[in-house]
Amino acid sequence: MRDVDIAEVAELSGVPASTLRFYEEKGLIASHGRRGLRRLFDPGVLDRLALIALGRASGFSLDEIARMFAPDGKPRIDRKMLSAKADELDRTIRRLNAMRDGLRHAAVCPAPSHMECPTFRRLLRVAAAGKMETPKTTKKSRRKL
Amino acid sequence: MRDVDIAEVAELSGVPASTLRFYEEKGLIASHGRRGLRRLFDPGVLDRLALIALGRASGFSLDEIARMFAPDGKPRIDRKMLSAKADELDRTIRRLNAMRDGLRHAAVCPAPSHMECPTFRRLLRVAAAGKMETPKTTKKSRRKL
DNA sequence: CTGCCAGTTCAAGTGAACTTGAGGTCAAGG
DNA sequence: CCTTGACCTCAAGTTCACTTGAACTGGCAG
Repeated sequence: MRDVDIAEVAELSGVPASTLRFYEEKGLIASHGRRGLRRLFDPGVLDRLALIALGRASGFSLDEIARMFAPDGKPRIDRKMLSAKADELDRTIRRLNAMRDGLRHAAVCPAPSHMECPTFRRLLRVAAAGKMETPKTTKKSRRKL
Repeated sequence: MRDVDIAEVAELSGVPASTLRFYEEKGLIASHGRRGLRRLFDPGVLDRLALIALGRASGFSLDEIARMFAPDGKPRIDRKMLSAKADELDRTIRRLNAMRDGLRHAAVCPAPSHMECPTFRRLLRVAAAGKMETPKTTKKSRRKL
């Protein structure tokens, strides 16, 4: 199997064809030729897409990810950048942990109103004070909208 | 101090006036009257904003947060919803942990290319397979754009 | 009294990451 | 040969959470 067409890539990767075209336009992936109108990709595009998924999942923007590939196409990942992102992720995780604990508590808190629960109000202060990463919605959940 | 005007609320909460107007339009907060054109808020709006910040930080959308307030204005928070969100947060945290570990490893991995590192490739599979929450950018970092 | 400045409205713009729609093309199957 | 259906392009639309701009208003310092 030398070349895969866009439908196969979509099938194998789970990434919609429209997204693949979009990624190509953005320079994140490259098609290798055409069969008729149909784009043909090198099977390596699947690794590339995995790399992109990893980047997105780690909080990199598509532009940042694009910069992680050398002009020759091979991944040229800046290790310092990875460290920095790991640290950032760490901070996010810590805050989300606090949030989760707070939510968990609020869910079982016996106080008649959440505003009367000291734990809840402490959580509120944390949320209001510390500027936090907003986790935002999932790809999946956004699709539902 | 019975009423606070929008500038004071902005000052005290750190939320820009434009956002306060936007929140009012969305029904997330309510102004109590006017002095001239100027909105006057009840000081309780600060608690409300803290609540909104908490919701956002926990991954709720503004619409979801709006639904957490009864028509009478008092927070009417569904404990089951909180639990569910806490669980969701938990799953997100687990995935982010895996991502962070992977990034951390990739940052120090001695393999000449990341693609040759088994750990990195395992990470890639995780990222490609499990559909993950995308942490996205911070409010702060978005402001910079 | 008057001009300033911080507020006001409403519409439109932003940015990320895609998706959708209209209209077109082409390789292949009947 | 001709239809069909999956792909193509390009532009525009979508969502979320705001921000920005233009045009306007009005309380208050001088």
